[in-house]
Amino acid sequence: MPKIINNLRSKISRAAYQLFSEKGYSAVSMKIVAEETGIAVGTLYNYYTNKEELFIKVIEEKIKNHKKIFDKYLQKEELDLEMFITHLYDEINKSKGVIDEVIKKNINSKEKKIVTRLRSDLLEIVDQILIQFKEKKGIKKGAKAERKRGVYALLIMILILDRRFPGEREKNISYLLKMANLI
Amino acid sequence: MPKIINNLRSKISRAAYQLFSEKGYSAVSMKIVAEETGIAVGTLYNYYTNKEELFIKVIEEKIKNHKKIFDKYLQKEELDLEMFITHLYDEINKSKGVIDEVIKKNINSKEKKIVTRLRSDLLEIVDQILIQFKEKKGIKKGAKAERKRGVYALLIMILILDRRFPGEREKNISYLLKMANLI
Amino acid sequence: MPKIINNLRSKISRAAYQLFSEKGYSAVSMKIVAEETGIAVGTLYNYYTNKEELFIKVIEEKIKNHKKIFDKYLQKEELDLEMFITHLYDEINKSKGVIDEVIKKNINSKEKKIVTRLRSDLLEIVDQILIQFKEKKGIKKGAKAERKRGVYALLIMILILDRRFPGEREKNISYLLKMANLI
Amino acid sequence: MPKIINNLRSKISRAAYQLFSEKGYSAVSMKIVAEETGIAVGTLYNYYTNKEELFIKVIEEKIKNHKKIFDKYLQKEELDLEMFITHLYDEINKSKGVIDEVIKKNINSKEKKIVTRLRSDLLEIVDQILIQFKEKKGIKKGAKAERKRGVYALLIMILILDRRFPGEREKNISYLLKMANLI
DNA sequence: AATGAATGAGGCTTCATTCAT
DNA sequence: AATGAATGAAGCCTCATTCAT
Repeated sequence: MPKIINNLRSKISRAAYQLFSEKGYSAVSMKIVAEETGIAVGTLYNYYTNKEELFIKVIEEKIKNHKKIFDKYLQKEELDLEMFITHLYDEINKSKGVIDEVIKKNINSKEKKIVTRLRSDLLEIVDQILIQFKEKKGIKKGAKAERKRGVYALLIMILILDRRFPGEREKNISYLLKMANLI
Repeated sequence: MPKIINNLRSKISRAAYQLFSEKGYSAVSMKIVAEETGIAVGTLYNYYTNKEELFIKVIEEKIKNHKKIFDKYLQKEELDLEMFITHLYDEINKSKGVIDEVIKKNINSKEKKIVTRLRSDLLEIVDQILIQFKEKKGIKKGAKAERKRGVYALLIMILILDRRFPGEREKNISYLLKMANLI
Repeated sequence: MPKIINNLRSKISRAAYQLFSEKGYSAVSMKIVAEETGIAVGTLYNYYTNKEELFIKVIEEKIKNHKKIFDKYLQKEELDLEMFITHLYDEINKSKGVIDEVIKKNINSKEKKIVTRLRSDLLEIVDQILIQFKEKKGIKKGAKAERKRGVYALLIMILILDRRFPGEREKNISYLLKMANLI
Repeated sequence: MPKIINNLRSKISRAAYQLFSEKGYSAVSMKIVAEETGIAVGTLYNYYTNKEELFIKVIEEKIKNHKKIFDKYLQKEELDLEMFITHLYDEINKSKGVIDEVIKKNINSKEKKIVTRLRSDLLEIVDQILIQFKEKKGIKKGAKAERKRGVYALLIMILILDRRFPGEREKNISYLLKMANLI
């Protein structure tokens, strides 16, 4: 007794994202995703080939989203570092759980490549924003490789601090600002 | 045809630790742990109530071990920050896989408490070492809460950088030194 | 956006027959049949109650078709045994995959009866043709039951030899001729 | 609550063989095999890697068995063709259902090779017995390829006739004798 | 105390079938 | 009459755990 459901793909995506964030890849069953979405298990497979694809697509979407948001900063005249970091902090923490999984390696190599590329895109954008900021302040930019490490550390630390010290948003951001200045 | 085995508990612990480090909690089966230890699956259950307890106990031991090692720094006359960070880096990276799992939360709350306590112990010790170092240099120590955040960030970043930039130990350490100075 | 399709029933039948022949009953999904026919899955169920009925009806049609073709031999003045066997060989091998399934018994008893009847029809016709041939040659016909066995063996062997020795049509036919003479 | 079971491997094999014979590969579920054996599903997997291996091993065993039995005929002084065909008939019909599957192609290529080899072995042996028989009677043996076709036809027909005319063992055998003489 | 075969719940996935549009 | 998304039972397989030996 099928019922037509609107925007099911995005409903599934939302539920899956939520669950993966909370529990991590292997602790989430397709059954749970289906239940949380309010559909039958089989229906999931009309939208995603398998569990892994579901996971990858969920991440893909999230990171694309981040990228889009931060791209806007590159066009801005004024750039306030604190405001940017704050924004970064809030945005990234919307998807914290999923990103955990990206850091982990229990994804097979084909998917890993996709994830790696997505991550690179995101790092690149943050790097460019920070460079632009330094140029405005007249600060010399460091070596590319070192910046990369610094940006990476910054993004990861956003996730980690928010999880570990969830009630201390301001203090976390203030620490992250110091980290941003190391770059 | 049972065989008596000495120090079986520590043998299991070693094998399990190795495996959890490499593959993560859910990718390790009790069968593999038994095989790697060279015993039967049933025997595992004479030493650990279940898989989760095995995991927790393994972590417990490792962190206790770290603690012991770093405790020695507190008695030392001379304290070279770079040397300490280097040591920290190498020690922690020996158990990176396991610690990943600790960061994740797919452990139930009872066990989580234990892990939390263990982690606090480790943080505490590193904090004290850093304080001691600052005192020797005549630098004023910051607020407890802020130090805690910094130390935590430092430890996590050790794991993360080593995984992401595995061939760049020196550069990683050099970045971590800068982070340590933020504390 | 429904579209009206002419002769859909026969289009489905053709596609299904092709697929069942190639892959066998259980390896063919209703989805594939629909795709191959160029229609939606649901439409299949407007023409056939379920998968099993589709299968049965497809066979039914094929065997009827054989029957029709061989019926013509009964009216012929001249009858060359070799030519007949050759024709039989080629005709039957067009539907080999489906007939495999008929030989197997994973069909429930109701359908089995239908298939049995269809098969009997076909056997009957070949029997009559062979009798007619013998009469012309002045050879005495054997007992009904024995002829039945022989004809059955002949038909089955056509399928089997063509599959096992697919490149050896002439030699297969020559062997089958010998079998036909046993009848 | 495990209970130790003796000769479980052969018990599984027997049950599986029976079921595959009756229903064919895809209509037999691992659950049914387990139930019929009187064990849990998981236990099956302690003895066979997967369903396909179970199937292959069951066949393997049966054909090996046939081979062993017929090997004895090669040493015999006296050889009565009728007796041999009768024996062949009875032996082969013990495993009829499974052999069906060997004829079908729904096995992947790796396993198919094994099955093909096993079948060749069996054909070879029957061929040699028939040659030996002919030599004793002073009959010239035909070309290898033609004998192969004839022996294959003989074996298949044993299966087919017994299934189609199950109550007519003697008449089936008598027909098969005629087929054997064609070789 | 050690063994490892047996257990069975639970995970992923497929697919015949239904029915709102 | 046609559509195809939704359904959910059922299949294969894994693995933590138990317990007779």
